[in-house]
Amino acid sequence: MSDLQKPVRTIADLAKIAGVSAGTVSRALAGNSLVNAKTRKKIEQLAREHDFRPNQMASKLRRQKTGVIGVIIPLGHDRHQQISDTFFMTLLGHLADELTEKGYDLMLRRVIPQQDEDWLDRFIRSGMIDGVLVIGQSNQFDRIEEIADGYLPMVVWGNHQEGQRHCVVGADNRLGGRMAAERLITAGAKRLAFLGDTGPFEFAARFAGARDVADRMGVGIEPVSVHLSPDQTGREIATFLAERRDEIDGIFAASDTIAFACLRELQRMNVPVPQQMKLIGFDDLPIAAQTIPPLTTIHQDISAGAHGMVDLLLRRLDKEDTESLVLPPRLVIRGTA
Amino acid sequence: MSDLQKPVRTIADLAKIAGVSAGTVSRALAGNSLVNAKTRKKIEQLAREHDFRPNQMASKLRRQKTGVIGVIIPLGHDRHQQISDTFFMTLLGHLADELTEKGYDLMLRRVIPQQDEDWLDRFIRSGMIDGVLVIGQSNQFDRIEEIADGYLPMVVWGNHQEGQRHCVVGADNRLGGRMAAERLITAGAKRLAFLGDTGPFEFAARFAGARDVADRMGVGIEPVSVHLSPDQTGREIATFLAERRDEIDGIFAASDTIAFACLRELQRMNVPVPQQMKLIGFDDLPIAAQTIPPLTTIHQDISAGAHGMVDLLLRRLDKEDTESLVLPPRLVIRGTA
DNA sequence: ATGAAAGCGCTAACAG
DNA sequence: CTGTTAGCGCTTTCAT
Repeated sequence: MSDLQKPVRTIADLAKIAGVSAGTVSRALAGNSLVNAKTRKKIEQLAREHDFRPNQMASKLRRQKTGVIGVIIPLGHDRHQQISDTFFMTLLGHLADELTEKGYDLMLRRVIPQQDEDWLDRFIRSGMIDGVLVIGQSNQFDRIEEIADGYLPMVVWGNHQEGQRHCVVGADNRLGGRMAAERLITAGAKRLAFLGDTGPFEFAARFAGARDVADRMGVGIEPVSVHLSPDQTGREIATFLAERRDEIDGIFAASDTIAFACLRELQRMNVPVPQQMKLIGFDDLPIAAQTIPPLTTIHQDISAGAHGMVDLLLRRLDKEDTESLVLPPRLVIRGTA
Repeated sequence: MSDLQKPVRTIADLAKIAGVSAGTVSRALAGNSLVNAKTRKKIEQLAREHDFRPNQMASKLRRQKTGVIGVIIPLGHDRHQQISDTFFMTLLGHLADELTEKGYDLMLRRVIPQQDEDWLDRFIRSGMIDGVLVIGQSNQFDRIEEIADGYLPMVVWGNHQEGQRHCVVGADNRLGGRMAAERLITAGAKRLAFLGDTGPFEFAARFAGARDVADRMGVGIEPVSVHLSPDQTGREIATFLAERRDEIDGIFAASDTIAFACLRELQRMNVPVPQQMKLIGFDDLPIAAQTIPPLTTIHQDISAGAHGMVDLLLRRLDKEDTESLVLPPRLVIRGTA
């Protein structure tokens, strides 16, 4: 009942009151089978009574292993939004689930590569994490490639390029881009715009895929740079539409988030969708089914992606040099194209 | 160019090649003004050349300070969804932004209190974090209260109860609940249902607020338990509506996420909204403006909430015993009620 | 089965 | 301004 003894903060404290050595306590608490069952019971009991928690920092330092996986989000092109980007946050949620299940903790870091050249190396070599998941290549493809040469336990969410060296998980963006353009054209569009910054590799691949198809079909398509910060997006799209909406009749938005903003602006301008303007997104966020009209888009399986990333990372922690995982995108036809 | 020397892994290695002591290197790298500018330059230069990164684990252990804030999400009532819950994930995104800005790293942990009584204490006393942010009280109010008595640097997102001891940030849920019911009734509803589990305190308060008003206005309201896992939600709502939709004409959904699912089911059943059924949500997620019809809901300022949580936590790290922060909710009238 | 001892890599108090 | 010294709290040989 009374708790006036000085608190038991270290393994040494506990050892003293248990009448054994620190080594034995450490072994007992680690479930080491070498220690006598009776003394182990006693130590466990004492630990509970005194509400003892071993210091993880010390343990990690000594064992040179942290049980922590770093998750890093590079904000290369768009400084602000993106960590608040629904797609990435949903992916993060699934990653947290998967990692927790495997007994790892997750350390989250947001970085702006422009302000810190060394963002990835610094994190990896901080001694705080056993491996790293990079969410999005942003415009940092080359830096990630460099790191991959000397560091195995890294898996990246992003786009797969022919012959790349880092292990990546992601949808086949180019194929998805083709599907999107095909759909717009099938639905009757003749002059397309791609709404999104083509700096990030994933977006670039989506645009490239769309252009493959547009060129083949003899249809024009042009990229329109759009930023992802919540206030900018709407304004930029509005400006674009105000100036050019008569020149196009089909829009491929680089992500659902952009598509939502675009849809809102189109409604504000009373442009009927899909009659006068076809629109297609990318991601298939849960709410894509609930806009007015519901959004036609390219589906990515986020949950499968998260599962794949963690699976590959764990194998890499076991020194296996795994291949990349490219997931098939899927066209979901709803009401906007 | 050539890099065949053995790598410089520790401060001692660097000290040797710099011809100074480890202590000096440590001070130089920490920017300690006591060290000679010239020797500091030299050490920094050498560190760069040899690509040296100090081991954070060792530093943290020695300094008894980690520079890491723990963010923990208790999944008390609904095991699966919730970390993938849009509201919490958005809050998390903002927290990451705020913490990064203040120079802290963020350690994310998802726990299921039923499986681990000790979830909060274990995290706090792991030695890995300087303070903790709890996202959602779930059904763990009492445990959080206990911890608060002996641990200052903790701030919780959730509901404020009269006389509680832990520092909480969140909307005034009861007031929000009142606003919601008032709106439904003003819009003409006479028999209400509350869609959501009343176990979590935030939801309970929303329901209580709604009941305050319903009782005062002589209108019936009953809670309908709904789980938050993505597949369950839809089915449970469908079942409820199939059996009881004739008995009610106004639905207060405990969160926008539930409201979206509800709206979808209503559409599937061809129940006209808002003519035959009024619907109101809670949160005002960005896409609430984009459903068919756009969702009437109670707005919570997530960004202000995140800012408040971090601000309070930092003050608590400075030993200040801060008050809770209750944010005003705001009714946003759109198309569903 | 347990104890003693030697660090993991870094920082900070204390001298000079 | 810099070197020396003594740990932070834990794990793991190496003995016994």
